[in-house]
Amino acid sequence: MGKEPTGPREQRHSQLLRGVLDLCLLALIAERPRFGYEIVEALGESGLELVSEGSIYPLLARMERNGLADTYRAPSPSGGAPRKYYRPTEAGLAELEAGRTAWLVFRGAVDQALSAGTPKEDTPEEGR
Amino acid sequence: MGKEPTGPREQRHSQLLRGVLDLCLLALIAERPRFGYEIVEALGESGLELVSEGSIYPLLARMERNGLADTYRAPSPSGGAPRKYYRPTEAGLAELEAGRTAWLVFRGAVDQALSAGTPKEDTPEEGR
DNA sequence: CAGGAGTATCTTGCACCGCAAGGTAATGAG
DNA sequence: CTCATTACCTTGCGGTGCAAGATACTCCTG
Repeated sequence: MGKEPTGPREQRHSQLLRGVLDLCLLALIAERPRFGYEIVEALGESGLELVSEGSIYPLLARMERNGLADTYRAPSPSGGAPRKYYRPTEAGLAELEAGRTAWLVFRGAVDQALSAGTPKEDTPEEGR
Repeated sequence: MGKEPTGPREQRHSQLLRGVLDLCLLALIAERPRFGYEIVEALGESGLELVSEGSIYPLLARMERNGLADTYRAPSPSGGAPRKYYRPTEAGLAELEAGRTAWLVFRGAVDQALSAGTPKEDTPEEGR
């Protein structure tokens, strides 16, 4: 077994996350205040299982530094280090809204680009 | 004249393209052989207008180096430098297929993650 | 008390890649 | 020749996901 430091498959996943991971975090903490450890699990349930702590803690810190989120501490009820809960600021909510729109536009563009060169396709109307 | 080198809005776009741009190129050259200059325009028609030559020429070269695409030269019929046409190899087609699947999975995961914390939404189903 | 396990946060350094900016080359018109 | 157009290529910067490792708090066991 060659020791492959991040194979080519999961590498694509890392690249795909760029530009969207911060929005996912904002959406999650907009639903309700959450702490880092919890967010990793929540992302896993959405299908983003490969996201690890090394990614989100720096990202959360950056969002706080940029005024997109603020935090408060609370003791852990399950025993352990105190939790640091994040919740979006007004600027964070605005960024989330803008980001959602950007994502929808981008998603449509990629879908269309990837539909080029498909072996069997009906190429439906586009004039509507 | 505020010289703003890439504002925050188009910056997100750049990050979003990562992990997907190569697939878009593969899809375009899988449809038919194309040359770089043409690809920029084709991407623009898909809604990815911000993709510039500085992005795709290095990317095309990388794909050729990695055995995902091969090339041939042909003179330009409209007067100008000779064109370099790209077309996918077998490995490139396989990569494209794998990438399309990865994109669909990722797209669904992000959609689900972003649907968290939406202000007003019906949340159609979701297990009762 | 000491030690270990589980929970949770934070930091460092690397590697990847899109892109602005600038350069090269070929062709045809004036 | 010079200019315009078409087309390709290269350099350097900058943002960011992530593996790996360090830190800290709490509870349990002996």
